[in-house]
Amino acid sequence: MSLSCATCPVRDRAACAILDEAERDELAKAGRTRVLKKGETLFSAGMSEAACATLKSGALKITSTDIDGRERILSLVHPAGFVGEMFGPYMRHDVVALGESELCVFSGPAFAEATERYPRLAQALLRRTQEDLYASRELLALTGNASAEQRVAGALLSMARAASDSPCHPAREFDLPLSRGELADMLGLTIETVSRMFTRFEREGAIKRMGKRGIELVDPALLPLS
Amino acid sequence: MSLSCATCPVRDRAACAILDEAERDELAKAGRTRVLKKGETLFSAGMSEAACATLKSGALKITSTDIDGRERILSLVHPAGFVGEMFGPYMRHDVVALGESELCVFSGPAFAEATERYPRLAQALLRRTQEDLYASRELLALTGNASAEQRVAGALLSMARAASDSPCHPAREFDLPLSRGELADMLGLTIETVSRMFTRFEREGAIKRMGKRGIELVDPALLPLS
DNA sequence: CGAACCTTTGATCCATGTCAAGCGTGGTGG
DNA sequence: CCACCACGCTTGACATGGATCAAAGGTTCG
Repeated sequence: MSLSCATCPVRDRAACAILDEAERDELAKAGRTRVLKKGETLFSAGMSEAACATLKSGALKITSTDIDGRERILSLVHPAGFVGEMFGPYMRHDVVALGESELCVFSGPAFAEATERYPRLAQALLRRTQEDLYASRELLALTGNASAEQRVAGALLSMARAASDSPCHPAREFDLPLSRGELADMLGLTIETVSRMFTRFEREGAIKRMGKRGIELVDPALLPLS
Repeated sequence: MSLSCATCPVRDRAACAILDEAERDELAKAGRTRVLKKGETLFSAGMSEAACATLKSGALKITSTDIDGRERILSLVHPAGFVGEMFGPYMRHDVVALGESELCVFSGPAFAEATERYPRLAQALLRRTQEDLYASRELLALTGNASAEQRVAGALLSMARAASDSPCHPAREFDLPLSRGELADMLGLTIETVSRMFTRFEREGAIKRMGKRGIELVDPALLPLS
């Protein structure tokens, strides 16, 4: 199935946005759209065929599973984000939909070829990959030394920022994209500890829980930052 | 000072290796060499001028310091590696020499311009940045759920691999590039815990300590991997 | 209405942090 | 050449934050 870039919701934010219309249509021939339901897997670690994708709507998680079967969330992917492997011979991590998601999927070699044909595309991907690298290092810093309290507080603020349209100010009310268990996997904690921190923050008046996923940031200054 | 690529020790492994001689000489005009002694700082977080560099010899650490002054090592940089910021307006992290190191330094805008002039350079950097991203995620997975024992074991093996010339097999004898304290900062542990793990591994016959930094991998199979 | 699932809360335990001493080595000055 | 000191490493004793185990709400969906 071919792609209809004209109606793409991330038409002017995704990596391919730097291409002009003709180039984009040409690239679109190499890709296909795919819709994932919550919990469905896009790529599995070890898959021997390289592939990559741009996320049009929804959200993904990139995870690895260690020997004892525990899952670790390495990164979240938001709309306009890019995931996958263009060069390597196999996929390094699992990529799973957090909610219903829509993507443009490309084979690795096809997309790698496109970066040769359209140099600006390579540069745009380079920028984006560097951003991913900084995000990964930020998570590393957060989960490195910080206490459970600081980790949960940091994650809350980071998600409030991601949920806000203005990139600087955090949203006051928003829905968590992750369950307690997923949050725990991302922060290297347990479900119980995450839950206790939510309770503590609410008791101290920093936040208010609205249903399972809803959060109202009552007083961000009360959150113990690292 | 202009660069002499002809004698560069990483001439055929660094990002600029994909350029031909004329292109490389042209790029060299925009850069300058710099030598750092152990502990000297290359970039400081917050520096408002973007800059980047290729490491010719030695080793660097990329770190961030949290509010209570504790340092966290986010990544190590080995020869032929690339560090810094090409696009962003400021440096995100500190970069410090672990030992005497030699580099080619470029201003961010100058290098960004080079990626436009030489599309293959952008692609080479993209590959390299993706590798850095995977390394960062690997560290994230290692420090996420694993026990202190598993973290130290993982770090040992990873360094044995980095010290070996053949990329697959770990070196049997090598010197740690990091002090105990730096290892602790990288793994999110304390000096004491790292030291205890070394003692434990040696008692169990997995390794042998040779001086402060030297390690002999006696029986890697005894190391408790995650 | 009931079942499955997620979340919260409580009680207990243990790995790792913290505090405090010793130890070895290398450098410096007398 | 020795005495001393500074620094990084090791080792021990103890404290504690978060994991684990267990059970009781809440919510959602058939």
